[in-house]
Amino acid sequence: MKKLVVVESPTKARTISRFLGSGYEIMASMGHIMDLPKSKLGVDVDNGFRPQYEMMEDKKKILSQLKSFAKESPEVILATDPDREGEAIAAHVKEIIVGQQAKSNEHKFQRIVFHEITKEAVEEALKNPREIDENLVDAQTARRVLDRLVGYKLSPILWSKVRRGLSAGRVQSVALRLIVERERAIERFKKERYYTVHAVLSNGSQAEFELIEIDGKKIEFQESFAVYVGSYTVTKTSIDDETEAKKIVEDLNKSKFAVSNVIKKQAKRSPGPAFTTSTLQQEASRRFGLSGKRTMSLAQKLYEEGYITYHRTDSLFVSSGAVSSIRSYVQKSFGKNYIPEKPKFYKTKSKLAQEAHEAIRPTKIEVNYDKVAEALGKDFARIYDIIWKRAVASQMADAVIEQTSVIVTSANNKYTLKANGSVLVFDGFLKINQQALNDTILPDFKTGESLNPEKVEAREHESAPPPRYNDASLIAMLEEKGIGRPSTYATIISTIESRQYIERQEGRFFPTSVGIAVNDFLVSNFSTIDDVPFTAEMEDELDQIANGEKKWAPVIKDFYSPFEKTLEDVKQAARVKIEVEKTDELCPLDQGHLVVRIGRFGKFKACENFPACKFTKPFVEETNLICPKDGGKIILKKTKKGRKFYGCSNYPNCDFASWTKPTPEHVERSEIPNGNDHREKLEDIKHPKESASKDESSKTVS
DNA sequence: CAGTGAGCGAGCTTCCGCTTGACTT
Repeated sequence: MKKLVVVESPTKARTISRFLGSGYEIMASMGHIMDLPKSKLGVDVDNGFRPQYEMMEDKKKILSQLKSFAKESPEVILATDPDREGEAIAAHVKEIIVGQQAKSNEHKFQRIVFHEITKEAVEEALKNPREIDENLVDAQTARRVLDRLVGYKLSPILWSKVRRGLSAGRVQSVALRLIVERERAIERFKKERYYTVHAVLSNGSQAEFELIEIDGKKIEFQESFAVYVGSYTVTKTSIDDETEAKKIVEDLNKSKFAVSNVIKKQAKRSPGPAFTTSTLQQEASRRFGLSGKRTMSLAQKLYEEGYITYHRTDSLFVSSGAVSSIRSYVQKSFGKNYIPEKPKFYKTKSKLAQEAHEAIRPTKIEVNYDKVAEALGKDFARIYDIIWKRAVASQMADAVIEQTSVIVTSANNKYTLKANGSVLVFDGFLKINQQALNDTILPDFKTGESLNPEKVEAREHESAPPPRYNDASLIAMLEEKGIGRPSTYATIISTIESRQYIERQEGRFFPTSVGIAVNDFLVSNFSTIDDVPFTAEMEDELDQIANGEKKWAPVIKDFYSPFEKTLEDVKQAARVKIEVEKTDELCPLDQGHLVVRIGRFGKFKACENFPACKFTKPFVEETNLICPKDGGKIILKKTKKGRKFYGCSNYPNCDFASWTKPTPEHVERSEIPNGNDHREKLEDIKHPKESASKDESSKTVS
């Protein structure tokens, strides 16, 4: 007669069973168990939006096991995650079990919640059971119904106005909009040329200085302009003319200089918190070029094998037990100086975070890269390694940097130049980051000392447009704006990719002609839904439902009435045209030009005279690589399941195939630099406040 | 390994969020 405990994940079930002993049977629901029907709306719009929940097909087996066990159990303890979705799962589990039993049995249900999976936390939770929070369940119902209404009402309009099989939704359509709007911002952007001036000055010892002021006026300035979400800042200098730049170089070459000021100050650098799903995906994308999907599947395995805590989380919290084991590890390995006096606590900025789990951290701090590499291989080990380093660093001391600025002025007082140096005084958390900061050491210049020019040059730059999104920056933006959840970031991108709305090139997202057509249609007709603030407003209302301040059905009604009206109006609208790209190739049947169209299976070439001429041929994506086996051309191909791989154009005569891009030795032309420089950079996850500084590629004007 | 687009109008596509499997040229 064991008590039944229901959790969501089987790994959690296994862990908890170790804590609770033989009086309990722990079972996993494997996530949601009830949902709206797939093949119809499933919401009774005319009767208070009653949802028609049914058991999920793939959960029936689990549910029958749950039911039969519950029948024998004296008590059912609902220990699903402590958030909106978890509360709904608990309610659904109860509903299904009660369904077959006498109502008098209701009293045997208890709801417990815990925020960390430790023996103490679970035991404490068991001492404080409560009832199911119906308001919280209602908030989940509202969320589910709203998403269903938006998705299942908008998508069919796209089928009739654009093409079959397309989709729209509260989350995916905003993600698409971000990408399309970014492309438009890039199109609008006017590149501007500007110059910086650099001088190597010397009095025996030398350093490179940069011109910062002319006649007491700063030459560097910033220009901001609004983009779809937030603003974009470009840093330029006031020197925008080559003749002017040359004149300055000439002046400086002839001038003498004196040190007018030496400024020293100490700066601290603090570690970032342990990873959340979002920051892990961002870092893996930046460092290794991995997609969110790939990162999550590697993390899933690490989690199942017990190496890391749960990987779908928005929490920065680390259990006190883990904090103290990190601290003693740091003390043992690096010494007392490397642990801060008090443990560091990190708070989530976003109000939208639901904090049902811990941050992502290693479960055993002694387990290192090598151990994981040995057990699971290098792909897993490098993900584990960044998780380990972030978690350990998060509890280490700040780094201390001494920064030195030397200011010099030309003899005629017209020009002011500056050199910056920095020396790492104490490495702190940077100790475990192998890409530590490089010291820039300046000679010991003294105020009043005079210096002579050795080499003066102007460097030409071009202001850079905002970058296209990649996995990292899109996920960062979605998370910041509360669009989507940790369990869905990777699938959001997969969805808009598989609908052919966007295309990946060198890891960056480009909207396709279909994506642009769908986006513009949605924006012009449903801009209130298809916009970033919609989700934030929805979350506010869901909070009010959860607090009991509002009832869920009227909230949905307030949204649905105007939405329904718009839907009716839009049905009158004309079909949407998709732009086609004309090629130079001619149709073998009627000599018409071939155009590139996007169909359900991606791009294909078709005669421009369709429907009169029905000629089509596949679109082959070529690369500039050559096959290492037989020297043929490498082309991008797709598997049955749609996954891309690199293959030889001489297939089947040559069987070369690779999931990853063949190595640079086989590259015919040199690689496009764009988009690769972000990968191996050190440093912490930044928020998506875009800012472009001077272009890194620069050439010299003498 | 075919097939994709338009309309014809059979029957079908589609959402978000929670969780793991099964499977790969």
